[in-house]
Amino acid sequence: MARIVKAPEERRAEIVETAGRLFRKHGYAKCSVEMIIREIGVAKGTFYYYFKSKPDILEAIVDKTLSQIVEMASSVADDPSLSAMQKMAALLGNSHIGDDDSLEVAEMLHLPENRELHELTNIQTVLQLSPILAQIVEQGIGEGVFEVERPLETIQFLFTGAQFLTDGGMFGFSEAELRTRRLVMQTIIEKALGSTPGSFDFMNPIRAVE
Amino acid sequence: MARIVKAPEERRAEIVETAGRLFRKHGYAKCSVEMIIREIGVAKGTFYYYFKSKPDILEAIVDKTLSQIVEMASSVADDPSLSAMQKMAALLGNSHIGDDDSLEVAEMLHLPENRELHELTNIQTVLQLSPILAQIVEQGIGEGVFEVERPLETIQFLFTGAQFLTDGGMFGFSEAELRTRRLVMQTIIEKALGSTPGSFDFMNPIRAVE
Amino acid sequence: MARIVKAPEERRAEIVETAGRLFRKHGYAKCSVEMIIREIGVAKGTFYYYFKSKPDILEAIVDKTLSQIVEMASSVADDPSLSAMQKMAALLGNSHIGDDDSLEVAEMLHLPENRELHELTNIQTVLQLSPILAQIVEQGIGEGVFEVERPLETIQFLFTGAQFLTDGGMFGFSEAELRTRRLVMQTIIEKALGSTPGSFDFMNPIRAVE
Amino acid sequence: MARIVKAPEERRAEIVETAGRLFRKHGYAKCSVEMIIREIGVAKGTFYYYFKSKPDILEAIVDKTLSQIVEMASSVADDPSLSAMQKMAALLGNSHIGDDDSLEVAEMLHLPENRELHELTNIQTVLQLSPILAQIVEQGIGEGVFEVERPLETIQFLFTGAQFLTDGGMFGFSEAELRTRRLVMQTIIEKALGSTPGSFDFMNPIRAVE
DNA sequence: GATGAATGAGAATTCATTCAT
DNA sequence: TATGAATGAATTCTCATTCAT
Repeated sequence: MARIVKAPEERRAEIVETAGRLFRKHGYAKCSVEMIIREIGVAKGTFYYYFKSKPDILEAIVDKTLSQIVEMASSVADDPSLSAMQKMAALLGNSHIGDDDSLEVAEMLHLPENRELHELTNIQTVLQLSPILAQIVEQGIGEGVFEVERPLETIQFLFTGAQFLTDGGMFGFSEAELRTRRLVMQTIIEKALGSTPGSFDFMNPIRAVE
Repeated sequence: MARIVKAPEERRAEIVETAGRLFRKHGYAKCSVEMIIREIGVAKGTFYYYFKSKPDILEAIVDKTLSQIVEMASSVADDPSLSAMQKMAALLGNSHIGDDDSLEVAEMLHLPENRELHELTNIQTVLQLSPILAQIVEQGIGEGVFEVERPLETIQFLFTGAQFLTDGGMFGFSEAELRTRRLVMQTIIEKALGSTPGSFDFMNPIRAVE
Repeated sequence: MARIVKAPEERRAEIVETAGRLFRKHGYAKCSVEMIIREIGVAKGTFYYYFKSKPDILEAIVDKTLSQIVEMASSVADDPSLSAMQKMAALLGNSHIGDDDSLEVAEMLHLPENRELHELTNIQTVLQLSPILAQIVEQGIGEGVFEVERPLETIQFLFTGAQFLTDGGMFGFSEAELRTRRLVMQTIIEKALGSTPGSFDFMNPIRAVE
Repeated sequence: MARIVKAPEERRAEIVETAGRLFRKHGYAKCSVEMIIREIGVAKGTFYYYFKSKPDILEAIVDKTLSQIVEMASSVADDPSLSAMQKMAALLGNSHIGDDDSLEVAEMLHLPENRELHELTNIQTVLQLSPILAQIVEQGIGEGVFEVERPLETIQFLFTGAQFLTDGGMFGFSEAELRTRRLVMQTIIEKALGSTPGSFDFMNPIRAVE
């Protein structure tokens, strides 16, 4: 095959992107290095030039995904013009607000990922996003819309439940079942954060429309 | 190797038990059939005499674990002499009440299991235990100690959060961190179920002592 | 399972019969001893009580099949009331003459058998049946209907061609192709044995009807 | 083991050649991949780098053998300077005419091959060589040396008989028995093709000498 | 930087056969 | 005679990783 030289950064990014896509589609364990390099059209050696092992690239993918999520969340959390409630809506809502080519946080979190990737990213997402959300909760307490003692741990618990329960098909729920669960989730979140019933309606847009 | 004949059920149970232990210790994928049979001291053929494939025994293990959990929970839930709150305490509390040789539900749920086993049992546990707990909540509503609209879905959400967040090391929390999380969980549960603050103190016995 | 005691002869015959049927259906190599004993409903040990190995029973099956074929052919060949041509028709024709429950020679020879069984029985059939057919040819020479120098070898060659070419699907011929081949076979046989054209019409009954 | 890199075609050919030799010697089923790679001195992975399964290489061997046979036969059949009878002699005769390093067709056909390889190549040989021989027969009809109605089917039948009957030891004939059979085959072929007795004497060179 | 042939340690699974009961 | 649990060598195939070019 023709040897195609690329800038190292570009080649590395290409491999991460492709591997990530394939891992999400077929699962980490079922994805051989062979599959990845065939998809890209490079040689085996090239893969091992950039990554010293297969677990190595898994880490790179999780890191990349998370930094994207965190960056987006941070930019919202740090926006001084938004109220706590608006920030919550922006981060947890289901409607597109801005750009088209970038996924929204809520969407990113629900990609039909697989086990290994899933668990790793789910956990890291909870751990890294919780402080950001907790900070918003603190802001909300100041604004008088939330009342809760331990924002970080509370957010962590709620986030974990939400993430794992309604996440990419782990539980095998139907669409209707998922809707009910999201409604209940909203109620629990409102109670746990001590906010007005209905204040998290943005989580269930259809019901809000009804 | 010497041929040691055993009663089929005994041999089968022996294999399930050993495989379960090794899966929990090293993970399903990293545990070869070779490891299992070497541990027991039987031939490979013996393994395949009882289980037709490796996934097959994984299923057997999950089934066994779950039926134990469900059986125990049911016996508590069906006891007419106990109040809803007593049942909750019995199922979610951390103190041993009865027999010594059998694990309590709460303990079973927190075994340091691995991915495959983990996810499978976690999910099934939530799905199968939720109705039983929901039924107790209904009883509690009748007794005036709970107030909640959708017991099943509420329980499912709370259970999922609890299960995944404080479960065998997935999140890598320290003991202190786990304690804080359990405290918060208690508060959220009390709020979500509409019960008196402090009524779920049994979840955090040490704090109760303090 | 209940232990069912049978007369040794009966049990042995039962195993041979069942194994033969399965070998013909799935092939010798693909048929495990397990399959055979499960089909009969006896234990592994029982199989090995009657046959010391798997190849052993293959031989028993071939022997049995062949002795049936040879016996039937002999009874025809030895019938003093039939002419050579009548005997040929009886042995190679495609129409049923007598009993219903026993297969005719021609039919037996074309069972859709598998490789191992196939080759073994084909070869043995050719070797054991050839002398009998050769003897009929000798009779025919005496009766003035055949003219050929070396009946045995001639028969052997013709038989081999017929057996392997039109046999159970080895060549993958369609029904139409098989018909054409049978027509040509008839011509060659007539020429090789020096008999009148059309004298072997019984081999192609449909054409005879046309 | 030392890593010896070779040109892919060379390595592939080496594996096909070695596997072919071993299959012919011990039989396809009794030849493990292990045996093959040990004989060549490469790693297991190397085998599976070139062939995706064991049946895969069987096919490669049969293909290679057949294309050699067909190529040789075609070059003879297409030679405009030869008469039909000369072509027959060239293809079916037992004496070497030309090159030394390549096996003659007749020899190739009689290699002591095993079941699977045997049956597959025998059948394919008959199917692929028949049209070429039939074409020669047509030429012979034009030249007035043959007289036969259905050349293709006739050739197929004769070829099948010859191939299987005198082929590498299937029937276990002695040299003397084989000689007699070849003599008879000659007669039958002459009769079936309607050619002059003795015109196929090249098939039995020793007798011709006698 | 890039290639791709080569490696080889294992993995799961099969199955004819044995033998204690 | 009969049972069926137990054996274990053998087999095919996978795949992360290495390394000569």
